[in-house]
Amino acid sequence: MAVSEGLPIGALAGRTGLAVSAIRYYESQGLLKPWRNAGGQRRYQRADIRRLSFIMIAQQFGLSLPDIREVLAGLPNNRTPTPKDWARIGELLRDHLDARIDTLLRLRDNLDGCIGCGCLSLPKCKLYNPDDTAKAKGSGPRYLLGDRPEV
Amino acid sequence: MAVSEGLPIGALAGRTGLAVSAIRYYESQGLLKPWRNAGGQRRYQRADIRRLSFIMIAQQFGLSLPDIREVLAGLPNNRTPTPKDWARIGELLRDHLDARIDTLLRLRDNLDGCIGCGCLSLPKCKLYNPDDTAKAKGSGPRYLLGDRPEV
DNA sequence: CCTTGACCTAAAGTTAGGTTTAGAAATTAC
DNA sequence: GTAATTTCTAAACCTAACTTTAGGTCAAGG
Repeated sequence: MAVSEGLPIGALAGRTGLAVSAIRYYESQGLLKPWRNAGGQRRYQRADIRRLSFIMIAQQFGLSLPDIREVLAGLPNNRTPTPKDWARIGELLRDHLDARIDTLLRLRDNLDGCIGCGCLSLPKCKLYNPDDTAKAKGSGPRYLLGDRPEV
Repeated sequence: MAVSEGLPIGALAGRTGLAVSAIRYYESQGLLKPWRNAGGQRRYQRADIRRLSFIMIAQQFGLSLPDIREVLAGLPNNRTPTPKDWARIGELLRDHLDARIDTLLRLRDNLDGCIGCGCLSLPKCKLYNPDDTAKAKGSGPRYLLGDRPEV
């Protein structure tokens, strides 16, 4: 009775609430690397439960799977991650989250500045170009001026 | 020279920065209702520029097209919307935004509580069940306890 | 009038993040 | 030792929000 024969995929699914298909999908995206037993079935370490949990949390924070893969790359691959390792990448997550909150707060400020006037007009309203979306590619200025209700 | 023969779709695209195909798609989703000229081509009111602008902003706030359709339903359909009309639905947008910010702030608080311990463990970590995702469907408690690094 | 560019429709393709299906092989339970 | 459960792979399917393609029509300029 080896201390760790590893967990089969269904056990991870049960522990995390994820679908088996989702866990296999994450593996296909490089987020997880189980080994195979003699019969070719996937076997996981107990630490992979935590890894999956992290993935679920990070997704709630709006990270894409490639984003998450990068963050997880910050974990050691030669040993089982310690709580300290997890705490470290938890802070990476926090940075992402802070950035998203800042963006939304700025958006809200701009919206507040606009609600009063109802303008939604291009030159005045900052909401249009939060990331300089309209690139004004040489075709001259695009105004919403003149787009006024005729009533 | 009728005061309004309406704008062709390309003019809207130019004014808003949207692709022509996107504008047609929005129509298919019920967000816009242009009329047709004699030749069967779409013609738009100038107010539709503002409508499209609103759609773009609302999308940045994370609203889905069906969400936006509902919000736009708050505009009068018998007359061109006034700035006041727009301001009113701008506030609806703000409610959505506030809710999203609150969610993220709560998430961040929970994360802060977790960073120190690096636990990410199910019974302790609130991050798991922000919406009671894990429904614990009768199959007994799912613990992450015991999922400790062995190093 | 004729050409060019803008426009039309319908259908298929795209990306992200998965789920479903089908048929076969491995594992577990009795 | 057999039956039931789990797992395997590959490929197709799903939603959202569009874009691209194909094949044709409309409109504007010279």
